[in-house]
Amino acid sequence: MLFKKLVKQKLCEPNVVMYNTMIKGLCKFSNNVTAVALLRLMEQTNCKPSIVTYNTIIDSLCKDKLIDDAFKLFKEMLFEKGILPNVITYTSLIRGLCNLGRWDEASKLLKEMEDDNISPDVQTFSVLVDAFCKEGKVEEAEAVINIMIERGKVPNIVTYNSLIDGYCLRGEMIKAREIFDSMTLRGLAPSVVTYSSLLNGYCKNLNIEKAVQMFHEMSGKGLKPNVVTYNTMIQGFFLVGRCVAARRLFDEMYAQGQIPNECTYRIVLEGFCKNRQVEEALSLFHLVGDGKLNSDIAVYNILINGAGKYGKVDIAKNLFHDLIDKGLQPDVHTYTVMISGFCQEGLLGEAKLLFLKMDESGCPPDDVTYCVLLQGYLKNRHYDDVEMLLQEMDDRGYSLDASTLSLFIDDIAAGLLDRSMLKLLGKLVPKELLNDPSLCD
DNA sequence: TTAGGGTTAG
Repeated sequence: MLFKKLVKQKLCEPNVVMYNTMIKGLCKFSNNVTAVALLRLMEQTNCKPSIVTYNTIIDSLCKDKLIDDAFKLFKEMLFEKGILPNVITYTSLIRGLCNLGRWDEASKLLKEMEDDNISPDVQTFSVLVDAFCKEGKVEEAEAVINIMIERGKVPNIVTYNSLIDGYCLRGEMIKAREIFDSMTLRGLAPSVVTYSSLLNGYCKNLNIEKAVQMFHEMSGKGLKPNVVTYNTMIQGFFLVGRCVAARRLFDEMYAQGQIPNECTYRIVLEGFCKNRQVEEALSLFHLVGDGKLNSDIAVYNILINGAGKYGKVDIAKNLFHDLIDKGLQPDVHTYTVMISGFCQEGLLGEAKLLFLKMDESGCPPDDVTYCVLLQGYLKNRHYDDVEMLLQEMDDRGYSLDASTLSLFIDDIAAGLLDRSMLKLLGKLVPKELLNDPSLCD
């Protein structure tokens, strides 16, 4: 690295800001290893890492879900270097914990920061609001907002955008719209993100007309729809089966200067597949040809799934071989959709072979893979391996999903299962399904 | 020079 060389030859004496800027650049591309290497380099010079240096790397680690590494650095900073954390350090760590669903630790850390006399600021509260909303816990999010107001902090546009998402997730669109309108009353102008969030809510709740209305309204307000807005809208059209409108918007993006990204591409391919237009998806896939977009395992997973679902298992198989020839690594989704395709066609032998290959390839089946294969066996009245699979699931600590369980219940009712199987089944029913009335009729 | 929001496979 040129930078390192210059430093060693003392041709350049970087100051803390220069180091921090370099580290920020590395972190932007998730190059945490090099960022830490640079931190170590700083330690050998007169220019010691500062709180900014640590915060930058800790935040990047948290974003990449490397929370344990983040805490290691946090402790090193505190106990070895004697640098005290500030509100930014705590906010990053709390967000990292929330993103992983580690709520107890997050709330412990929040308490710890208050004990250290560091008060949470608007951004800290917003992190909590966002975390609750992503789980649909809008009551809790509203409670956090009330606490922040009590403490004299003013919720900002980001806080409300999260709240809109929360209500959209719950399908409470009237409430979402109310929040949107209340922002204007508070003197906060909805941004492209705000519009896109509400638009996404309308799309997900199948109110495409309202979504289209928002799309036009934002342009009228001088806000330019960006790639995310287009992606959301395209997905919305596909969701209600309006493939032509979706495709038209996809073609229109370029004209508006919004270049489709890999996310757009996946949305379009999946949209066609889900609407039984696998040929359309495949023709776009072939049109795009070899390149970055088609070197994405997720793209193959979508197409294999689409082909497998609609009786084109040969195409699915070809795609599977194609991706391996390209040097791509099948992941647990790839195997699962391929197995599902085989099961769909009653090709249980091929399904089983592939299933067995997973552990060998270092990609063990997950709970979904087991459920897919079990469903294949049950639907084809092929009970030989069912008990063995159930036993393996129990060993691995997996449980059954609702749709697989209901197939089992049908077979129990028909008297097709023996006692030992029933006992095993009982162990694999997840707690949250035990009182599900839809499974008892 | 350090932290927050919207789209993304079974």
